[in-house]
Amino acid sequence: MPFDMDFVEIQAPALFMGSGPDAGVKIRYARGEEIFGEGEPAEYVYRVLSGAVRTYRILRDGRRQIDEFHFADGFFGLEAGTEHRTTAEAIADSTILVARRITVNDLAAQRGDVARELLKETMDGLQRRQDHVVLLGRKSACERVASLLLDLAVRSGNPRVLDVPMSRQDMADYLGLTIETVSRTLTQLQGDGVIEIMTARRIVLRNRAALEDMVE
Amino acid sequence: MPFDMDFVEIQAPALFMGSGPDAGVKIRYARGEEIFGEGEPAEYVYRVLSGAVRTYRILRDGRRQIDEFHFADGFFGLEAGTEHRTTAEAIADSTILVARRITVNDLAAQRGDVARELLKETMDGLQRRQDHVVLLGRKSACERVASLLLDLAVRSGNPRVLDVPMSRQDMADYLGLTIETVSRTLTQLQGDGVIEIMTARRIVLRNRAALEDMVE
DNA sequence: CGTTAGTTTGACCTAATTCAAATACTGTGG
DNA sequence: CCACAGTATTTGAATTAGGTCAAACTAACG
Repeated sequence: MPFDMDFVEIQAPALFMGSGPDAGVKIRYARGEEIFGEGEPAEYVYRVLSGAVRTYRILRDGRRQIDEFHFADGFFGLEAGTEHRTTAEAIADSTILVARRITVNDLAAQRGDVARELLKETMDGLQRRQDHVVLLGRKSACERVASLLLDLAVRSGNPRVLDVPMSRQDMADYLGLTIETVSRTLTQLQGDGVIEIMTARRIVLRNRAALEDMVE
Repeated sequence: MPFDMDFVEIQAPALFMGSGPDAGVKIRYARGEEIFGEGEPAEYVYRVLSGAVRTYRILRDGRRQIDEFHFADGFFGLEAGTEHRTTAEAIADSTILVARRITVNDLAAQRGDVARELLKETMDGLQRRQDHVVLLGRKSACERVASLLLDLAVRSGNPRVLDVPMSRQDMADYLGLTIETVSRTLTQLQGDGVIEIMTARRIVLRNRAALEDMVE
């Protein structure tokens, strides 16, 4: 389905993992659209060009845990095994660079710089999961929400006015909380003058230092 | 301190990341001994030969989150940046193979198989953190404890009688729980006939199927 | 065989969840 | 441009899983 040619725009001008010869295809996904599903063969690897993506796992009874949010330049879908272990969906309309896994593998085998970039990318992902583990294992609801807000800020160039691309449910499922707790926590942070909720998807960081004091 | 020569036993006969020329030194650490600390320069990478290691982070107020337990063959201490982001301590008396990070880097640059093994190892680590994230974000205390027991079983060749190398506090700090909750949960699992606690460090898995039903 | 650290158990408490309802947004078609 | 429908978010009240504090028990080690 991702390779329905209606969606293909142009051959990517850049090497998937860096600069060099072509090695990917741009595909557009609409808000909510699935990019790959858990259990599917992991034939392709992906990089966000624009938009936002969530990768998540679902437990038998429907509990969802979002593994990661991916924004511009974010790399996802590379697996150790042959199957995807998460489902990936576009959070907003997105353009994604898609490359055959084999192509990337071959390229890495031939070129040291590609292999190194692949390792770097994977290690960065590992680090982010380590931070996520600390957040989920040992932080309070307030600390979790503050961490996410700061992370979103950092990853979008530290604007004072934050564009929140995901829903409260997405935030909750990333933070290991319920939607109600996320909402209440944001309301409370606003009450404390730390943030200002313009709309649900637009939040002003009024007191960044206070947020930073909360995250650890 | 890790390179106090009193501790050095022999030159490792095997390549750090696989088979090949020498690239490591065996070092013994006593139970509780620190291998490296958070914030220290990450000059070396490590592989468990025997024993067990915990890597963890501490928040300002002392909350501890164990990132990972490392058993025989387990690889740890490789960082994306220049500093260790966790502290590593021996859980039991352990023998650790230690190699200069630069050596491993150089080796990976020269040899595709080493680069590939390094990537594989890192991707496996990433996968384990993803599982950990799901556990911490969305599983109940009982499911968490069951998951850990099964993980320990799998990682030690699926014996029916499990040797638990870590303390209840270690379990709690890995599972995002308190020591009391871990203890109560184990007692309850025993009451349900799923496990039998011989001693705190020796647990019989009486009904593996029941445990497996709990983990997801 | 006593000391001490680690573990278990008990009673109570609280942060976060659940269930329920009100409110506010967003996009669509008239 | 406005009204409406449907969805997302916020708020409220009651509940609970897991935490906290405290004490009893157990086992490992010198």
